[in-house]
Amino acid sequence: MARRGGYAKGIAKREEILSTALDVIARHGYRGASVKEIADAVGLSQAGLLHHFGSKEDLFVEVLRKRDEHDTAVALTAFAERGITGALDAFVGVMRANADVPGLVLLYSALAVEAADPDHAAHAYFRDRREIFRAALAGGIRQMQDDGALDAHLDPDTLATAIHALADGLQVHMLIEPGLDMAGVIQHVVGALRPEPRHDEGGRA
Amino acid sequence: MARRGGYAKGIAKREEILSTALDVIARHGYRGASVKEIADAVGLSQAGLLHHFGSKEDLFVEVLRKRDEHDTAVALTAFAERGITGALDAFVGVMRANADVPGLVLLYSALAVEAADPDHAAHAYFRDRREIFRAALAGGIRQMQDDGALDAHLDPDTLATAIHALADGLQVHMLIEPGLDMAGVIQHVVGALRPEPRHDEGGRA
DNA sequence: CGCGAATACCGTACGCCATTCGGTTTCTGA
DNA sequence: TCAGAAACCGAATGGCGTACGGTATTCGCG
Repeated sequence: MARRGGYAKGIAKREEILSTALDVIARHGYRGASVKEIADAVGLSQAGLLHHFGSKEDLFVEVLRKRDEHDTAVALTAFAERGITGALDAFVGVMRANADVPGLVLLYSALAVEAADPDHAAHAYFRDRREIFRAALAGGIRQMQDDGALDAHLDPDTLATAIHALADGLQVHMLIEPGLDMAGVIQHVVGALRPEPRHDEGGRA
Repeated sequence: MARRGGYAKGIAKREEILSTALDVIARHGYRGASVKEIADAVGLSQAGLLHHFGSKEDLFVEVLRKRDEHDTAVALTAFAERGITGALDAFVGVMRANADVPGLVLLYSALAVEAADPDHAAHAYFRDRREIFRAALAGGIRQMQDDGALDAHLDPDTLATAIHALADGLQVHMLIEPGLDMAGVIQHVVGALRPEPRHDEGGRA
């Protein structure tokens, strides 16, 4: 487990480790991002690194958790300022932004799969996150249906599940086809689910 | 590389290894499916196992490749017998069937992510497969649009990309939520993309 | 200011992993 | 039937994540 409390030096080092880990993943791939490699990059021994985060898994989960905090803050602000449509735009915008952070998509996808193991540190993270995200998404869908911005025949829960899965699936595919315009694909599909007058927004693979 | 040629004994052993590997993954998880574990399960030493498949990665890719052969055969037969709608049904049916093979979804998802590394044995497999699958899917979509079974405003390539990503994303999510009805979700979404008279098929998460 | 407990960090060692190598046994078609 | 190919093994190698015991540094509190 990550050590609690912390001197100024430790807190700073922890931050440095979190961002350096992403760099190392981006440069060496997920397989090449060993504890030794990350430790070298921040100028620590392996044991020194593991002092800050109890395990490699914990470190990686922490990277995602921190990114989540930032992302949800962005989405909530957009919702407060521009309502549900703003939140949807923010969601797509966040995806677009995260896609440009090298290593992040790779880390997210890798952990999402490893988290299948109930003993994995990321298991609880993904389970909880999935539930929260889907509930929020389903709520937004319902609201858009009330506003007439989305086909009323659709089941909000099923559609929320689908959109979340679509987003995660696109990230996996992006690993093999880096040019993939994830946000564009999502916009195209969501745009197709409007009730009558189809907007026809772009987005090619 | 997998040894070529082969005596009867070797061919039989190879088949046994392929199916046993899935069992071990199902029982011990992807992490627990070490070469030693699989070798023990088939009654071989680690070196003995690696004699049949040059590496662990090669072995796993072979499992997927074999499953693909079966699946595409099913889809092609359905297409020949019942046209494009039959092929779509077959696709959903194959997903449903594979979801019931313990270990298969796990192996597929894990390799899909590992394949991000260009040096990984599965990289070429997923790259090629992705291209073939999307082209076939886009062709089917175009045909369904001509038949009036699908909204004509949709871009076939983008939609094909989306459906493929949706299918893969659902598999990842299924690892954490085993009860997830992947096929149902896909049917619901595709059903929603019909032109005018919405069918409203079920499918809850 | 200075003391001592908490924190930061390191060297070493352990067990597991995939893979390699050189060797022995078993198979089979010519 | 017999040579060469294939099947298989034991042991060794290098890399991995991590546990442990120890030392050096930090900094709130008296």
